Amino acid sequence: MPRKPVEQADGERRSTIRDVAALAGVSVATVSRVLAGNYPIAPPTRARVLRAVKDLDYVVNVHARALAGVSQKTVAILTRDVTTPFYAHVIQGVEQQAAQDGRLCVVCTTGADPDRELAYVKMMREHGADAVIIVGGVVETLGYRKQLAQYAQALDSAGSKLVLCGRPGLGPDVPALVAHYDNEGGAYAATSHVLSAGHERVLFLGGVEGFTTSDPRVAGWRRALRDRGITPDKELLQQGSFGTHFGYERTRQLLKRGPLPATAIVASDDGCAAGAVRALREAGLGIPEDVSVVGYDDAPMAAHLWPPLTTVHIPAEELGRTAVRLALDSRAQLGRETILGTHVVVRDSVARRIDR
Amino acid sequence: MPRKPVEQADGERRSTIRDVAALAGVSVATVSRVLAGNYPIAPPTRARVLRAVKDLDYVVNVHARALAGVSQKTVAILTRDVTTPFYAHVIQGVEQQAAQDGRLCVVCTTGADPDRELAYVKMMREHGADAVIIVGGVVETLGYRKQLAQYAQALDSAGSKLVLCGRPGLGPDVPALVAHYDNEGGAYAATSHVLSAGHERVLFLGGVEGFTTSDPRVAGWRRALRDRGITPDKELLQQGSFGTHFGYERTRQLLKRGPLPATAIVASDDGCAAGAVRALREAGLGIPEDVSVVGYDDAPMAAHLWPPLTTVHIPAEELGRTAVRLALDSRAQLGRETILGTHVVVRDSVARRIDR
DNA sequence: CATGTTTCGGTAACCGTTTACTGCGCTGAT
DNA sequence: ATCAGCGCAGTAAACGGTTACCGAAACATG
Repeated sequence: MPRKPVEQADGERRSTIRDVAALAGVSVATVSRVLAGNYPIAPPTRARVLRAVKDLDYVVNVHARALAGVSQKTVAILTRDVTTPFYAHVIQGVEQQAAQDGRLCVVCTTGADPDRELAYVKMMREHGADAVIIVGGVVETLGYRKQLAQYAQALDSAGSKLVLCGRPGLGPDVPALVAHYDNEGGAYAATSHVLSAGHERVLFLGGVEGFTTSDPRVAGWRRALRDRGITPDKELLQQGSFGTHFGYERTRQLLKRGPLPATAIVASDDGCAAGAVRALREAGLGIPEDVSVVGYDDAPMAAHLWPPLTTVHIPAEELGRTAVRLALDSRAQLGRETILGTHVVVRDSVARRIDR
Repeated sequence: MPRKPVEQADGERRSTIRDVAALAGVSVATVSRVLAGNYPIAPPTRARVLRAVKDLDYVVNVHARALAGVSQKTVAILTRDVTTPFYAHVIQGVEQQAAQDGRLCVVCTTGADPDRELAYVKMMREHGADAVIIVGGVVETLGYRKQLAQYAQALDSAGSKLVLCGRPGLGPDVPALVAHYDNEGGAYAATSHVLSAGHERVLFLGGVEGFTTSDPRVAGWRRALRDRGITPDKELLQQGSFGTHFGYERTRQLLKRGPLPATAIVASDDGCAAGAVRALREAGLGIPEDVSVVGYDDAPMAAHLWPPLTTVHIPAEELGRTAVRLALDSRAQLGRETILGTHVVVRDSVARRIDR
């Protein structure tokens, strides 16, 4: 006599489909069918079942249901963190689209730690999630690409989809979906915007070399300059990191060395731009009278900076929604990239440069 | 002969514990025990099993595991949205603490819609989540309190915990945990801070009457004034909404009617403060020379405003972490409130008032 | 050598659903 | 009266694990 029924210590055992069946005087099959609503049931029977369900406050057990073959309906999103506005917006999009499709959204923060990422991918395989979405930039080493390819394989063979979101894909032989945005184009447009305002010395501030998010931005900046016949001097490319801290410190250093070698700054991100603005202002420079600044991301704070920051809008929420749609669309092509547009949102941090 | 084994159309069937057992030449019990690691297994046997697991790329099926009685390990967090910085930080805290305890974190956004909230609570019951955390302020009608009490009952009898986070509890007879912060105290401290700087006419801007988050703030402002023997005039309490839009518009209205009836503003939230700052500046007023402003929340943007905004810090991430700890701590008292401290973070938006 | 103790591993019931197949009672046609 | 057909509802296998209980072999002891 194996396995004696375990006594539920705290609280009464939650009621099962069998309890409902007993109370309603029908079989479990009937209860299941009433609840699923995909099978003809005589109205009086249906009513009795529904009544019993209500009386017992019955809810199905999703685990049992999943085990019996009804797929689980979960999407997972892995990001470095959730407080960075860009991630928060992507998560929001994912959650909303997932909810619309009746799915639960589990969020996993990795802190950019590959081990935690790996652990989460494994957990999601155990859960049989129908999609796992990995968001955000990284410096993509060969080892990491291999890692991703492995995830893709593993998830694919388990019937789950891997979606790479806000980062480039891995080529057609890796079974992953890709939802990306026009990163290079955004930087090109932003740079063109300040060039059109008459600036000629435009500095690119921030980002780290090799990073999947900043490299295309640098490329866009470079292309915009070249298109106007301007050579992107080495001293005009100031990389190192993202965020306010870097923007502030690097700008201060630059200022300490002498007058700024540029009349405008294109920043790798809004935080970086905010840091630069602060440093410039502390040095007595006016924005945008003396120096024009444009950011990237269109984080909510950008609009509240003083002056309100001209920046590049990334459709983050839409990106999240797209990722889920892609995962759930059986016609979606593995290996192809879906690319969303970006655009410059003009506010007050860029001024027309009259003289040269 | 009921139910013929369903043919897996796409991809090979994922391997089960039985496959592993067969390959390793042992019984399923042995495999399970090796994986659980809670039972003595002879090293050679263990090695064979592990080898088979690796070869087949086996992962357990959590649904089967859950069904067999091992609890599911999930916490859910319900918020209005995820992009509001306060919520994002709470979510972050929840996720981190949950991860530390080996739990998955599912986030559900309700858009402040009671129906969606209800639906999510039901879903989480189906999942057997070990905790559901509801975060954020509301105007708490009687009906809604009743609703919450029902959730609490339902979840409790299913063995899950309900945690109310960043909002007051429902009294000792409702089986819910409460993780809150010292809302009134924060407002009291903020108001005291500007009073100590010599201001006497201090306006409270923002919030909506009856809201669980703003009411205590108004109360704190009122108490601080009274403690200094100042009567909180009616015209000094300007409520209506939260956020930049309200802050901006209401301040403009006030300014249009004549000189501001105060030399300092305590805002219901940082967004509101930012809006007020903008309106004041547009009217030619200097911050803090002409008007001092303090916010509430300590959102990341507060530090980047110009001038950097003095505000009240809410330990949002810690709040999330506390909520999870409370839920998982069997000794936690239902009905008792755990209250985290708030404090004023002094930046540059409050100036000493010399003359009177 | 007989017997008591461990140590390790197998057997099979059970968790709560879903659903293929079967069967019962009626109705209406022949 | 007989029987095909239909509308409903029941039976029970299967999903993939966990674990209580049992038993065999290995070892220690008298």
